[in-house]
Amino acid sequence: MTRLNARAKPVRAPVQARSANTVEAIFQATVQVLIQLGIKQLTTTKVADRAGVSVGTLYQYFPNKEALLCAALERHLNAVVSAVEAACSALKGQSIDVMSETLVSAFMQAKLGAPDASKALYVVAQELASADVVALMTQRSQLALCDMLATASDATFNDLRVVSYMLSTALVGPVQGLLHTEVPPEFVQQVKAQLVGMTAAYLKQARSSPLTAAVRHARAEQVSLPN
Amino acid sequence: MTRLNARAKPVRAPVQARSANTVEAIFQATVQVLIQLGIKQLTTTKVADRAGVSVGTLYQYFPNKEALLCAALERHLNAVVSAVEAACSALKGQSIDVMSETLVSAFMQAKLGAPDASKALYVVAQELASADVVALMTQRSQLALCDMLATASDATFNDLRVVSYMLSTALVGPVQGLLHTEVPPEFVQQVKAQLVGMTAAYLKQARSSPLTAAVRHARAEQVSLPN
Amino acid sequence: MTRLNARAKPVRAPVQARSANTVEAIFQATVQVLIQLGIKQLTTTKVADRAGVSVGTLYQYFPNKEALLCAALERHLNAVVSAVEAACSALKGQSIDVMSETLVSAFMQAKLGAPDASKALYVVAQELASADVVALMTQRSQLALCDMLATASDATFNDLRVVSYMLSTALVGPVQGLLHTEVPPEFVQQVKAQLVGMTAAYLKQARSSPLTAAVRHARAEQVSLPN
Amino acid sequence: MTRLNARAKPVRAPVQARSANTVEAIFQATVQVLIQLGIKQLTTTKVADRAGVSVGTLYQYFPNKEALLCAALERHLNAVVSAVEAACSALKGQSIDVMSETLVSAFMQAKLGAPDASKALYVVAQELASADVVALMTQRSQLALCDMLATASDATFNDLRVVSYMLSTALVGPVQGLLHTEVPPEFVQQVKAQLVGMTAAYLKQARSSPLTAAVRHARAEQVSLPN
DNA sequence: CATGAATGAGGTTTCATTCAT
DNA sequence: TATGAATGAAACCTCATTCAT
Repeated sequence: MTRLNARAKPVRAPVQARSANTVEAIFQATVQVLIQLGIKQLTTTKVADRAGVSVGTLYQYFPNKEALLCAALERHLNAVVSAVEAACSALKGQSIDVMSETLVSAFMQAKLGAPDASKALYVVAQELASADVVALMTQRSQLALCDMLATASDATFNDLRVVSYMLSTALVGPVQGLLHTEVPPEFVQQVKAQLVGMTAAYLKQARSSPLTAAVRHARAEQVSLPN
Repeated sequence: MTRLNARAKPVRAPVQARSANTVEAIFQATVQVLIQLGIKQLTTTKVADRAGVSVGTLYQYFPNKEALLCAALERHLNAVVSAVEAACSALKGQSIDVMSETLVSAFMQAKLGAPDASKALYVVAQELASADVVALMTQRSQLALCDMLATASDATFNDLRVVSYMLSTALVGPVQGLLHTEVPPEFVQQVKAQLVGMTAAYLKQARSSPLTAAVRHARAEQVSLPN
Repeated sequence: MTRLNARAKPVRAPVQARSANTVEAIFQATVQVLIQLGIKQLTTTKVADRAGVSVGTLYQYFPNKEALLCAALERHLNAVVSAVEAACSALKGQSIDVMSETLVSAFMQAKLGAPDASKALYVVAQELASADVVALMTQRSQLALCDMLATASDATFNDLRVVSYMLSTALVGPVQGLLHTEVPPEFVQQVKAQLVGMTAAYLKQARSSPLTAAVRHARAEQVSLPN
Repeated sequence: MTRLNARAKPVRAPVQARSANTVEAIFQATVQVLIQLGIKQLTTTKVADRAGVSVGTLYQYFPNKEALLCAALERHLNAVVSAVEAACSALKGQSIDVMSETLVSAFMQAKLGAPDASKALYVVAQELASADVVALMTQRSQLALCDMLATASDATFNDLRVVSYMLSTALVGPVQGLLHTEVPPEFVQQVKAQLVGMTAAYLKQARSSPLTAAVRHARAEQVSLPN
């Protein structure tokens, strides 16, 4: 919610070798503190301590707390988005069903691979919602989805923008929801199956030329709508 | 992210009429400050000022800042959830298509009716994610969905819990996404249509006795897949 | 040297009675700390401590350190400038000699009355040189001098602006110099005498038509000096 | 205002040619940073950056920040004082009028030649007021003035110390004042003329035996004033 | 009940200085 | 000698909360 978009990646370029280590340690410490204490109790001092460096060092690489969080978020989002991009790229030319299955798998694996981090950084994403990072990542995801969907072997879409928007936003909720309460593993599997089903079902009904399908559907409507 | 769940509704019961006004003013002020400044810059003093009362007065109705935010969030969520509950209640016995259409309508109207408040309070919800309020509201929504889906005229579901979980979580993302960037009204309409379609498509493929449906579906697949 | 001109008098208006006391205490503490430790070692905490209040209280009346110093400086300068204004006002219609004598007296008394404060705040004035306070005070002094000089009984001046500029700036150095090194009282008296002499001599040679004026002056001297 | 007088010239003697360049670069960088950012924002790192060296190098030539500023100030003051000394030396045996004219010229030229530096370093001088540098420079100026005044062709002075003190302190204000506000060139010329006039007038009235001298002078005035 | 002045712990950030490379 | 990463004390400032009026 911060108004001024954090000047994104102000990570002072590490000239010497040890710098890289330091930056890496700070990143990990940030996520750890975020997980253990939450964003409200995260302080730059705590992060520095956890990273085994002094506050001063932290500030040599990140101009301020917001930039630190922004960079940490970016790193995390980048991992998730990259996974999505990779999946999309590999899925070109496949059918809707294959796409749905693989995409959901990749997405869930990426998010649930480090569930604590995902959970903790989601809050950061909300606070930095107006920041460029989030917008950019969202764009990248939707672009990848567009590119993939355009090549679907069994469908063409009128407005890819809307469809990719739907997909990228609708998948988040169900997966994110799994992070907030202790759920049994089988519930996770059920959700995954439902997500694949939902994705496939949505994409099929969103195809542009649902020719015969549309006709049958229309008839079905006439029958079912007597109210 | 704060660990200690704010003892939920510590709002001293407004015994007098004047008190009711004061509390109301404080609630509105909270949302306004949240919208204008964001959660990071929201202070109890600013809220009190905006509400036209002194900090002391604010603390007479809310034991601490977290309780204030919690109550404000609860109020907002309650409106949305109530709209969903009402819709669900009215939709009992209807078909999947009607349910989808009306449910999405009700949900979007509730969320987009006060977009700024929705956006601002969403961040609060994240920060208080572990708090009871959010969990309770989620439960209420899913319960209402369960009750409604159980009466669908054209479907029965094996695991209503999973389906209602899917619905309640999947709808949020696409609608929330509309709040973060300036989007043209027609995009909102497109998203709504897609959301209706997605909901209906999902529910249809999720019904337990895909008897006739499954058959028709299978045929459709055979026809549509060769391309 | 600070670029952004301190938003001068942001002293939150004291609504209650005790506020006035608090502000007064803070002002005095500021000067005391300034005298004892100098500007480099002056911290808001030290000032608050010395004033017997908490830092928070200090910041309720002054938005930041610069504003505090600015206000303290203004207060001091105002005393000096007011003394000059009063003297100028009382001296209207007098001769150059009388003006010189009285003006220098008033100025020195004002500055040397609280020598430590004068010395300490002079440094502040330098650091805030670009701020409005200093400029305004300078203007007030020169304006008062202009008004006075315009009424001199034994002189008229072509460019009052330049003359008043000269006077107001030239007097400062010799008096300020007395503050920096331990000087014997008789040296102070000598400087005062010299300053009176210099002022009178300067004004006489600066008058526009020293011809007839000089004659009248000479006569006037003979008459007025017997005392 | 710092109590501990910076151990004056701790500038490691630049034994090699390279060193001399480095020190020179650091000096210039100091003044530049001072001009652009002011003393409050001057940091050793910024100075080093500007000088094109590392902080470590800076600290090899100056034991600490104060010594750096002290040395920079000394350098600047030395230029001004040297100009005054040279002028005084060359003016021996001259008349008051010639002395006034030339002295003021030399002083103004020295100060206004690099107005930004003069302005910026003046603040430094204030902060280091108690340091030896400033005192020494002041002494040198006054000594030079004493030596010169003692040889005036048309005057003798009772207390040269007081007179030279007056001159050296009174000239600063009017010239310094020109640095703080944007003034038109003609105002500078006016001030210069007034300063010459003031100096001459002061010195004349400060002569010990103004008896015969005054008479001669009066005559000269009558002759020279017809314009 | 309302007020708002006071509190002070604690968070963010800076920067002079050091020292291993 | 030069470098620049690292240090950490200390400064500035905020704000949730209390309590005398």
